[in-house]
Amino acid sequence: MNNKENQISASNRLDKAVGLRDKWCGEIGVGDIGEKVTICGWVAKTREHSQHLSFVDVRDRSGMIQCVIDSVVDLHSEYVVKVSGQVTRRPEGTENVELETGSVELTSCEVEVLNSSETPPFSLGKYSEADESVRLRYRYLDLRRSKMLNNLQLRSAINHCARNAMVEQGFTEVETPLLWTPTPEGAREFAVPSRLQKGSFYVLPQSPQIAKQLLMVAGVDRYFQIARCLRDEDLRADRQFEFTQLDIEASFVTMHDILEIVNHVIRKIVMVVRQVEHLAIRTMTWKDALENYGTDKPDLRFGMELVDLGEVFRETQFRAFQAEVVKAIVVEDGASLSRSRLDQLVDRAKELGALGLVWMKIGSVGVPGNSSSPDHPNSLEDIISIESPVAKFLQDHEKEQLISKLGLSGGELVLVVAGEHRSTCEILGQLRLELGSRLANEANEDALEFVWVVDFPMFDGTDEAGNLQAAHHPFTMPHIEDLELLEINPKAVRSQAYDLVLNGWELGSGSIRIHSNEIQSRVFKSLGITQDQAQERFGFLLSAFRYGAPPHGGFAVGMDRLIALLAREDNIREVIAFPKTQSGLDMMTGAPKALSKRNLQELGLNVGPKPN
RNA sequence: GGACCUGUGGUGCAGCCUGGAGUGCACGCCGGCCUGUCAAGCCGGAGGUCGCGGGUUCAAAUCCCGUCAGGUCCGCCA
Repeated sequence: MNNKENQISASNRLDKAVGLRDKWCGEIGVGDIGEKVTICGWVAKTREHSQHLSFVDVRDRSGMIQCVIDSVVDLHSEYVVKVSGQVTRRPEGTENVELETGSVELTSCEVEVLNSSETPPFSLGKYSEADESVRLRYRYLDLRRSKMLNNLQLRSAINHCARNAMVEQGFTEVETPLLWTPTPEGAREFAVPSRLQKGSFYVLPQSPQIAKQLLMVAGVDRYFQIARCLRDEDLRADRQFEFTQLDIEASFVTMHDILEIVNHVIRKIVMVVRQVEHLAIRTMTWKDALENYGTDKPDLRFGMELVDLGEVFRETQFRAFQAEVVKAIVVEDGASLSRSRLDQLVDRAKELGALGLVWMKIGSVGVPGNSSSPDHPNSLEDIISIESPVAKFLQDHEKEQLISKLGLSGGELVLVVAGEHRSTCEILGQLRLELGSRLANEANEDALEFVWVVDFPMFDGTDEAGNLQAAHHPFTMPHIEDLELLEINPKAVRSQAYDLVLNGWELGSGSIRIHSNEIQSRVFKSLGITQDQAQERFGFLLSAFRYGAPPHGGFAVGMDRLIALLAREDNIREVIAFPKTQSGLDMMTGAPKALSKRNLQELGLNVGPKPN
């Protein structure tokens, strides 16, 4: 992983006085030649040549410097040392271009061992990769690796940048409670037993959503917070129990304003960590995203868009294509895929819920009237050759239209799925990702394709009781022009909700909120929430809204994901100091753990036997 | 709740399909040699409950069942 550009320089700070030392290891260069300097750090590597010559690499968070020792040394990996020595240009031919400080070294060294170290359980060098569970058990050592320290420094720089960008835009940072009240919608919450009110619980907030809306009622007008959010849901590569959001809410704004506010922050961050001057941030509707990419979080680093073949097969005799929609993706040069790979793709499509997957290998595509064989002028086989299990069911004109609609020139693989609209798009979208991820990485590993997805549907699916569910959350404002559909055709109502997507990762979401009690009641009604239920669940919010709630809306940026992508990591654990495993365990501390009887008693808890 | 992959000296792996002595590689560690290395080199050495439990078998790292742990994904994440 190339972290060079992400490395936040340790210089440019006010703290030139750095305690026991007067230089950072990684910042010693030719400009210091002749100086006598003192550094502190860990022994990264010793190379003992003889009793008269040893090389000791000393590392701190800024980098590494080679120290030349011309006597016997008793230094081992990860010993903590203070070294005073003369910065010297390395002898001709011994420079190390791999090392930032590779043209100099410290000579005439005086070494003080500040602390010894046991042999670490795994090597902290850049060429070794320990299993993640071992790394997590010894996280304090794992974090000592330069890649991880760089990630932490990158994270700090991004947070700093985000804070500045928000303050610049007139936002006030407000902290909100971690001990909050249950809000029965949404993610599963972590409960915290109350000692003073035995039998009652606080919950940890899944986000500061309601608190920030109350701040708008209060007149804060522009709020932000780098907030910890907690959700007791299953973990993933891009999901931890606790994660960090740049949480934003503003009053008297439109969706457009919110997008611009967030764009400003994103552009600042990308400018600082990637030196990108004019970052393009696109916008597309949810409908277009689904239609063309089969997902609400499109990865725009590569094409391979979904193509509608409805017109081509409008009157087809082929049963499987007599469906609500017929869509396809084209895999360039995919005609060379093996039969077993194609079978895998078919299986994968079925796994994703498709009735089937039709593949077509496109052979030659000639030009009509250009036949080289005068005996068989322009027979279709001369012009187009399609190898497919279903080729015999397709009419000639269907094949011709297919070729022109998809712009085929030969050598491609076409994958066709037919069925119900939404699922067909999503299945092809998934196949597109799986077949295209290689393209995405090859294209440009530094690519940052930000896109706003807007005009989400207001409702999405139903709960067990058959009630509609809010796609975003129940305080999301419907599109004004769709308001009248709320009672007639709720599924067609678009909301003023929007997601920010980066390279196919959902970076966050937001919406304009409902500030009118009248509209809120109608939305609750659509969701099957009665007045009484609403009062019970969100009573304090509804009360607040009776005292002059301003129009408002907001957004939250998932910082872990943003930082991971900017650090070129495909896992957010790599940018979190102390993450948990997929089963929610902390390998280092052993948490979660049983509490003592006394603790439990104090909390008024009665824990039954461990379930099997 | 479900699917798949993984678990072998301190670390990373091979061995497993097709059962036959803990058999191998690399790194690290310990000792020795070595005056310009930098993932140093050379020589020697130590280090193992093959995750755990059960089963099949004359015999299990290897086959079967269960279980624990790690990972990826589906469900879940308003």
